[in-house]
Amino acid sequence: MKEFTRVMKAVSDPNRVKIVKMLQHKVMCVCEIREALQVAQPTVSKHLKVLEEAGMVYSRKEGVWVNYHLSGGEISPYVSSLLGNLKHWLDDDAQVSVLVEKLPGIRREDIRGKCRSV
Amino acid sequence: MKEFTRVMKAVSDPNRVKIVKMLQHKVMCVCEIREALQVAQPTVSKHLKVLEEAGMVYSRKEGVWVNYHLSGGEISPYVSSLLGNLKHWLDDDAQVSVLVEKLPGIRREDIRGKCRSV
DNA sequence: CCTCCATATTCCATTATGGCAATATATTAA
DNA sequence: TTAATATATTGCCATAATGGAATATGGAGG
Repeated sequence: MKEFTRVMKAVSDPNRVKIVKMLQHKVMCVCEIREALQVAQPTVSKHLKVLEEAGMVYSRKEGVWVNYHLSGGEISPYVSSLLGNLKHWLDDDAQVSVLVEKLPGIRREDIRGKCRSV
Repeated sequence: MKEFTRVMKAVSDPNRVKIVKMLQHKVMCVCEIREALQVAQPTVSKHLKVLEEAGMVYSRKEGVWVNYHLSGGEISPYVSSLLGNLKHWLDDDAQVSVLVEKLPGIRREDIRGKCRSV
């Protein structure tokens, strides 16, 4: 039960859903996600922690950056089903569309030194 | 987006998930749900409102009672998918099992006058 | 060593949530 | 009408969740 509600709660916040939708398009570091969502860096880190604990994303430290990847959903049927559905769900959502269109222009090389600013 | 997160939030509370699982077995009035969950009646009413606004259940006033039914999920793909999965998900959950086993013994006729007690 | 930078963690304020008691509403029965 | 009952609503409290600023951590490069 708790495992189930943890997953459901993870996707019941708009910013976290947006993170999932963005990760469908490319692996992203915290800075890039921060830049896309326009929220403070600790806020992003916290959301990522919730998603990671639910098994929806995983992280890999690579050099200075921590790259976040979409999980394959092997962890639980709840995650698997949700991520499967989210491959198409919300593609037409206004906020998601705007974000996805911004994605190509968001590159970590262009953000250097601005990670802590809002 | 909001429609999606509303549905996800609706099933991110254990008591609401339990209500859904119980309604899979029979239509229930508020009193019966209260008796099964052992919480105060207003608490049940609030949970039911959340589930109803998410489109997961619907209610029918019949005489003194308000009967709550599982939705068919026609309202949205999110509800449809979730309710479909929940037909089998959590069937082996300890808390859900206990509840479902209690169900046959919970009948509105036996609760008369005790609806407001805890 | 020190500095810079990306990220995580801590702390605090604000808001949302879940619970209950008390009350309001509505229906049925007398 | 009044009484009794089922449900909804309100008000309140405790706790959890969200967000940001400040701080800590850890790696890379001088």
